[in-house]
Amino acid sequence: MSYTFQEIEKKWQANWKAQGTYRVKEDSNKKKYYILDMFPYPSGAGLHVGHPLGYIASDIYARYKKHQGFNVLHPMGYDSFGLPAEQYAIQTGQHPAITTEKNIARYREQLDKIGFCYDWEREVRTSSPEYYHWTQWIFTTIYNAWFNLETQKTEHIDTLIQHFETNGNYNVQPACDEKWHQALLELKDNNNQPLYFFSADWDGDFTATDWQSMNEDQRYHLLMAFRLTYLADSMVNWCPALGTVLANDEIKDGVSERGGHPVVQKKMRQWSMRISAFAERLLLGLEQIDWPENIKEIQRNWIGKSEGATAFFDLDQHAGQIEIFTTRPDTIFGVSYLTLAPEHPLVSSITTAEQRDAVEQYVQQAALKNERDRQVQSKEMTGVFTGAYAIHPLTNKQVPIYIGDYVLAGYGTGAVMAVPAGDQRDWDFAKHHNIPMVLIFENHDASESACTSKEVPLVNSDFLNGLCGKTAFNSAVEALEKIEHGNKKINYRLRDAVFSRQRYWGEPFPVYFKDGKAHMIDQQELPVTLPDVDKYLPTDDGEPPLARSQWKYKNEFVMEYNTMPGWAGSSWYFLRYMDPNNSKTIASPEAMNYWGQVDLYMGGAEHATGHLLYSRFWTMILHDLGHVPFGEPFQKMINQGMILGRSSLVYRIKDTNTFVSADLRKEYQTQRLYADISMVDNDQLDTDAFKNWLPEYKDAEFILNEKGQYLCGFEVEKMSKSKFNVQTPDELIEKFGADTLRCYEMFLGPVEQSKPWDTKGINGVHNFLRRLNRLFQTDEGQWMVTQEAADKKSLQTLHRTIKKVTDDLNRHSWNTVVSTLMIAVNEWTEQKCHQQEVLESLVILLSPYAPHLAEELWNKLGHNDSVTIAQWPEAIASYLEDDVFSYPVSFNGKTRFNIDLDANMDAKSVEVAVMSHEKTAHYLEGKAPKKVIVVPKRIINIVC
RNA sequence: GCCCUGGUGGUGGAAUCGGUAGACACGCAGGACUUAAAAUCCUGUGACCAUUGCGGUCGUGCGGGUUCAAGUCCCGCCCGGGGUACCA
Repeated sequence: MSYTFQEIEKKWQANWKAQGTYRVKEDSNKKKYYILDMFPYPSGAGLHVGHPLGYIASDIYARYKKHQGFNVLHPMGYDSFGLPAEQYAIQTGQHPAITTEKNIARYREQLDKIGFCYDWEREVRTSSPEYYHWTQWIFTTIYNAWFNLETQKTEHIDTLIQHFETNGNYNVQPACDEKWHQALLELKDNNNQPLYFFSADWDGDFTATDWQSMNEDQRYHLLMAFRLTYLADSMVNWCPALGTVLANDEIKDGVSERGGHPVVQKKMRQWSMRISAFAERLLLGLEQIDWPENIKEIQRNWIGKSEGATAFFDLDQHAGQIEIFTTRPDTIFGVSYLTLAPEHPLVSSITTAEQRDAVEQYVQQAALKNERDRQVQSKEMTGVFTGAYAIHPLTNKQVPIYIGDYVLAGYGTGAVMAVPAGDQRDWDFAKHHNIPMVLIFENHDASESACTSKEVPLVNSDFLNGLCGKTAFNSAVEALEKIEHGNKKINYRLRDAVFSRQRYWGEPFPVYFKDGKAHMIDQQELPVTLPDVDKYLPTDDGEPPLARSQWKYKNEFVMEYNTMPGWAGSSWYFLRYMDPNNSKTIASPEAMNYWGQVDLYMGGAEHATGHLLYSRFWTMILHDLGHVPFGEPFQKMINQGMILGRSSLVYRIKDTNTFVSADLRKEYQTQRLYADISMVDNDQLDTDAFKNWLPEYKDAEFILNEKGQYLCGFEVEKMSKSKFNVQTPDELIEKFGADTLRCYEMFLGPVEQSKPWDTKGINGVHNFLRRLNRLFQTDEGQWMVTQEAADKKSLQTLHRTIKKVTDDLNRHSWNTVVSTLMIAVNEWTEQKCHQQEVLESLVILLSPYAPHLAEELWNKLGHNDSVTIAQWPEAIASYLEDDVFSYPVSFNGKTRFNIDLDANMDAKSVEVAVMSHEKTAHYLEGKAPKKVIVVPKRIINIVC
């Protein structure tokens, strides 16, 4: 029979469903393999051909592992909370749950057509109460946890309370904000009196007695400073257009990643996650996981570890000090001035009367600039002198204090020591403001630029003279430590993550407020489900949409009206797949112990600083607390590239309705317009279809090329409706079948690579499957498979193919497997091979790529069970190599001819054979060979 | 600027350990079958020179180097893609 893919695919998809072929259960007798795709947000647009690329690759790998006897967990679900459904709800009033449900149905329909081996009984949806029950549970668990910096481990908050009870906060290092104690001092009680009994210069130490004498309010706020998720007034990125705050990773180039709206800084009371505590753990963990180097690098940069020192500069004529952070304490003798961020708290108190106007004006200007404006700034270093001076800790000389917006309040201490000779920005600033420089590097006059090398010996630097690098660094820090004006310090760029969103369609917080304090709802009472609201917009007084519900806990206490961010549900979903219906816990310890880490995670690189960081963070917490048996969620990861669209362009001659073929367009003044890619085949436009496409083209005329064709131009760009370049998998499956689509998407090239979608080659892959089918049966339906023993040639083809396919899959080279199978089918076709002995193995090799056709052929070969569980064939070594090897013979590295020799011949005999060959003399041209190199079974090179 | 990637025919790509560069496929050209089309099959296809047959020269972004041998290793550049930044 000819290859009736539509019939075959429908039949086997139904059969798999009926038989539960892809259901998977824990089985301690089998080794496990957990392979995971990043679950999609079910958008209204459905899937285009780019989406399933990673899914197909992982599906193939999952099937391959199953053939090898592994118990394979390969689940799929939906990240179903999110903005688009909510925005649709705002426009139409339709509940986001309905929109989401509809979109999921469409996704499922499309996914099913591709023939994936997902166990759909394990499906998870982050928006279902059964799922977010456990997202809420994790939130309360994190609330009741603190991070012990000494042991680098998460502990239950009770161990910290116990410590406070017995020792106050002596000998304990909980992760917290550096200025936590200052923030507490600002708190007021009901009578507007300071909440705490500590004096204004309290350094944060407290005793057991202090703790014991604290009331409930005092203890609440104190503990809040150490919890891993905490409520605090913090500067957040507020996006007015979206009406919500955004985390740092949700902002790109100073505007919101979604929609590109402006973002401003605003102080708001928000839940945050203390991810900064895990900076070092997150950094170290990268060493143990097999991820693409670029993703690791992105995470390292995001964490932004820098080793340096803090130094304290006493103020001249003022009490107090300015603390600065520097990575170059060795250059401290080159300090010409200090610069504070305009927002630095000391600015107003130290500014002198003469400078006050100028400083206040500058601070105001800086405040008006948003993040983006500050970044786009020209290289010009703006700033103003405060009139105040500090005292250099080592020279005791006066150092002027400036403010400048190139210093950021949010990094380090918001203050820098400026060394124009050693830092280019300081140099620029000094030039601009005519501040004298101190030359501290040997043979460097700083007339052109700063000297940023660490390996230049220091001069004018007292005890550091002649030193450089690490030695100078350490000596400088030692000197500062001796006079108690500084110490070594490691600084991280990573900030805590804001966890509140002013949105409707997200997980509600299991939190209510009583007497102004947040309380977790008891874990036994979860889930707290989303209430209904009349509109999905903020209230008139600016409260989040949930406030419209007038929602109260026990009809009495105000609920938290924010919802959780998109990354909450996706930070732990890989755990839920292991035991998706458990109503007692996130997943049973048995299931988690069995399935363990995700062995292979497949997905896009765009989640490097979001999902992939947050998932690691939550897994670490849950691991430390004993809820999860591993500390890193994803052992290996592969990032699939993006599939871009290939738009087709037509060229209309200016002010006419005449279109000119792309190869002739240079002769005219033309305008580029898009043509729908469905009307274009191999860059040739179907002109009739084009005329019927849009009314404005009804009377279009065409100037054809000499072959009578209208050729289109093309452009590679993102797939989008407006460019008419979207290719859906559905159309291709209709035309060629899912098996062809699967093979073709792999055949396109390495999965990691981004590439344009081009349907040109799909015919070749489709023909390959037809040719393969013809090894089994003629197009007329005659079954050709025989039981005769196969000849050596066919078996050699078979075993070489098994070897290559297996090797390629093991090194995740999905694309070359298709070529290998093509070569094999071409060889067998030539050999007229129809032996069951050979073809049976072929069907198994094919089955990960083209499961429908494989299942059909397997069935016809007389098997009643599914091919998906057939054992992967093994390559027999004796068939892998020929008795003769065709040696390429090269002279001075240039290959001249081949010579067939016994493959097992030793190097010496090979040399003898070659030297006696008639052609050798010809190429030697009478010269004597200087050297003959023989690499057995590879090459012969004669040097002459 | 810094970091990470990548650069191979007309096109997508292959070459896994330094060992015959261009597998496989698309496209193109020619041919067979056919009333015709589709499908199928055969031949050719890196460039240039030579062509009656042999053959020869060049060639993996550019310039050097190491080696019997370099797409692959080393040094210095150029270009594309991604990330990131007044980060002190």
